[in-house]
Amino acid sequence: MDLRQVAAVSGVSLSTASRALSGSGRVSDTTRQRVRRVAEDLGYRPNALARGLRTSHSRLVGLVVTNLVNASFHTIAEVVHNRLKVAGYHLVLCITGGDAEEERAYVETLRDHNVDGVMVVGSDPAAIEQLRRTGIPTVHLARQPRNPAGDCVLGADLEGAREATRHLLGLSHRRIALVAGPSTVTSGYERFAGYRLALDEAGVPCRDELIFQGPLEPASGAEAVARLLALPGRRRPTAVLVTNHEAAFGLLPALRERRVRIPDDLSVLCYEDADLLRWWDPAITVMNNNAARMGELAVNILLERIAAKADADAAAWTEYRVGAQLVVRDSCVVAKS
Amino acid sequence: MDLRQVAAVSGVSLSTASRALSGSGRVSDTTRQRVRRVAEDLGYRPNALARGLRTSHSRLVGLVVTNLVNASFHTIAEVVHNRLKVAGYHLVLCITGGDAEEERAYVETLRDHNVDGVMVVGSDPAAIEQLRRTGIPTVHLARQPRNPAGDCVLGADLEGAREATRHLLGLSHRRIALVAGPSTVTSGYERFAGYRLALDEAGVPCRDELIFQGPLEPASGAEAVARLLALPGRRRPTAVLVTNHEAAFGLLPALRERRVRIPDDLSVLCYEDADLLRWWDPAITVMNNNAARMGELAVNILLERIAAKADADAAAWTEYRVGAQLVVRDSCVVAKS
DNA sequence: GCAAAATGTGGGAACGTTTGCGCAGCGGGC
DNA sequence: GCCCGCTGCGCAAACGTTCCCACATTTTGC
Repeated sequence: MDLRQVAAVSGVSLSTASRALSGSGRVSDTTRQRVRRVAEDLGYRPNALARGLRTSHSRLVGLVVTNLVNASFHTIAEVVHNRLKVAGYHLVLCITGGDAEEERAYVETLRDHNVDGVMVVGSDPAAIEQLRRTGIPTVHLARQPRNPAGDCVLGADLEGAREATRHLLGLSHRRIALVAGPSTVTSGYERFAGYRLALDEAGVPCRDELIFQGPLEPASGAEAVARLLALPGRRRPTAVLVTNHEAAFGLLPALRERRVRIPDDLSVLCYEDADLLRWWDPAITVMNNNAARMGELAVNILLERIAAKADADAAAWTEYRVGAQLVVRDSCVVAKS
Repeated sequence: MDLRQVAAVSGVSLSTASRALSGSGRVSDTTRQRVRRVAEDLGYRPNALARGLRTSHSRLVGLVVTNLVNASFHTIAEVVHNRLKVAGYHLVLCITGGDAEEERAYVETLRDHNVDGVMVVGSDPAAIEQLRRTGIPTVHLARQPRNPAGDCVLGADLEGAREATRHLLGLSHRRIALVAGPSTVTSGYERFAGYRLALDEAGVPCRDELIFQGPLEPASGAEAVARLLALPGRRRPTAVLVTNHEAAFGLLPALRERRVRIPDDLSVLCYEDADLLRWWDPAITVMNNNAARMGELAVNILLERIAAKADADAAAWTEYRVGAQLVVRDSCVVAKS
C-alpha cells in the first residue's frame, strides 16, 4: 500500500505516480487514470506523516480550550470541528483546565506535531509568545490576550453587558446586582465595564454591595445569593445580571431554595444561553453571546490565514467582535415600587 | 533546531545525539548530559512527524464520537483527553453526527495519520471492519458493535434499566411508561430489555400504549408527553422512565407546560444524569450511567493495548460493563391509589 | 524544416528521525 | 599474554512522501 507499490503495478516511476495522484504537475491523462485506478484497486492511502514531513504541514489544527463542560466551549469545539472537516483538516483537542503551564506545554507539542494552525482560548503570555515565534497561524478565541499572536475573535462583551443592563434599567430597576467573573480575563472585565457604563449613562449609582466577583462556577452563584439576601430589605437588589451561565447554575437553585420568586421578587438576566436557562421555570432572559458564530468566524479566519501562509504578515492582526443578542423570556419584569 | 544541529554543536554524531536524548541505547553519562544541555539551550524539539514516520507511531489517539453536545460524550471526551495527556498522547477528535459515511471516512483518515489507537462510539460495520484490518488498537465505547474490532466498554444498561424500573415498581407503580431510544443501538435495546425484564419479574404486564420509541432528542420527549396524556384517565401512567437525558430535556418542560406535577401526578426517573436534572424543580431521580468512569476505563484499556502492541491478539477482545447507580432525588414517590 | 517551447516521464535528493551494524578501545578472566 | 565481552560511538539505511532537475519526445511558431 506504498506509493511505490502503486507505481510498480502501474508501470510508472514513483514521481509520476505521485503526480498522477496529487494532480499537480504534468501527467498524461491516460497515465493519470491508470495510476488512479491502480491506487483505488490496491486501496492505497497516502501516509499523512510522510507527506507532512516532506511538505511540513500536517492538515491538523489545534484547539486549545480550558474545558469542554462549559456549553460555550463544547459548542465552539463542535462548530470548529465541523468547519475543519469540510476543509480537509483534523482537530487536535487540548484541554488546559485553565492552567497556564498546561497551555504552554500544549502549544509546544502542537508545534512538534507541525499543526497548520492553532485556535486558543487561553491567554498565557508565555504560550502566546511561543506561538508567535513559531509563526504558526493563530487565532485567539473569546479571550483577548495582551500580546496576540494572531487575529482575535471576541464577543462584544462590553456592548452586550451594557445592553443587558439597559434592558433592566428600562424595566425601572435601579438596584441591579452583578455576578461577575474575575477581571483578569478580558471578557470578565468587559462585561463588568459594560454594566458600569450603562449605570453611569442612566445616572444610577454603582454600589459595591451589589457587586459580587468570583470564579465563574456554580458555587459563586450560590454564594452571591447568600450575600445579596443578607442585605437589609431596602438595599436588596430588584434585579441581577449574571455574567456567565455556569454561575447561573448555582444562583438559580439557590434562589429557589430560599423561596425567592423570579421574576416577582427578583428579575434575573444571564449572559450566555444554555439549555438549563431556556427550560428553567420561568424561562430565563439571556444575552446570547453566539458562541457558535464565534467559533465559525474564528475557524474561517484561521483557514484563510493558513491558505495565505506565504504572504502572511504575522504581526498584522485584526480583532473581530461578535455581537450578543438579547433573548427576552420570562425572568425580567418591571420593578415594583 | 534540528537534531543535526544539536549533534553538531555537541560535537557528536547524529545517532549519538538521538540516543542521548531518547535514553535508549548506550551513551556515556558525560555525553548524554552534554547533549541534553545543548538541546535545552538551543530549544530543540523533536519533529513528531519525522519520528512518527520512522517509528510508525504518532502518539495520537483518535476519538470518534457522534456529537459533543450530549453531556455523556463531552464528559467522556474530557476524561479521555486528560488521561491521554498524562500518558503523553494527544487526542484527535472526530465528530460524526451519527453519519455512518462520516464514521468510515474518519477511520480512514485516522489511519492515514498513523494514530496509535482509536476509541469509537459509533457502530458502522464497514468502519469497524476497516479498523480491524488495519490492526490499530481499538476500543468501543458505549455502543456494542456487531463485529467488534477490539475491547468494548459499555454501560450495564440492561441491569441499570432493570434496577430503575424496579425502583418504580417498589414504589407501587404499575403503569410505568417508557421513553426509549431506537432499538438499533445496543444501549437503547438493552435499556428497553431491562425495563421489560423488571416488569416481567414483577408480573406486571408490559403495555404498548405506555411505550414510546423515537430518536433520543428533546422533541421525542415532548411528543411522548403528548401521547401519554392523550390516554384516558385510568390508562395513564403513574410513572415514566426516560432512557436518556436529552429526551428528558423535552419531556420535563412539556410536563410543566401541561401542568402535570412531578412527582404528585407523575413520577419521573431518567437514565443518565445531567445538570438540568439535578437542578430541576423537583430534582430528578436518575440512574447515573457513569460516563466518566466509562471513558476512564476505556482509555486505560486502550493504552494497555497500545503498550502491549507486539503480542496483541487482536481477535481476542473483552467486554467490560460499567454499572449504573441510582441517585434518588425528589421526582419519584409512592403511587397514589 | 528547424529552433524553440511545451509536454510527459524518471532519477534522486530531501524532510528529521530511529536503529541495526560494525569498529575501536579497554578491562578482566584464565 | 591472549581472547572475549562490554562500552561508547559513528555510518548509513530506512520510513513514505514531494518536488526540483534533467532528459526525451512531441508540438508549435516562423
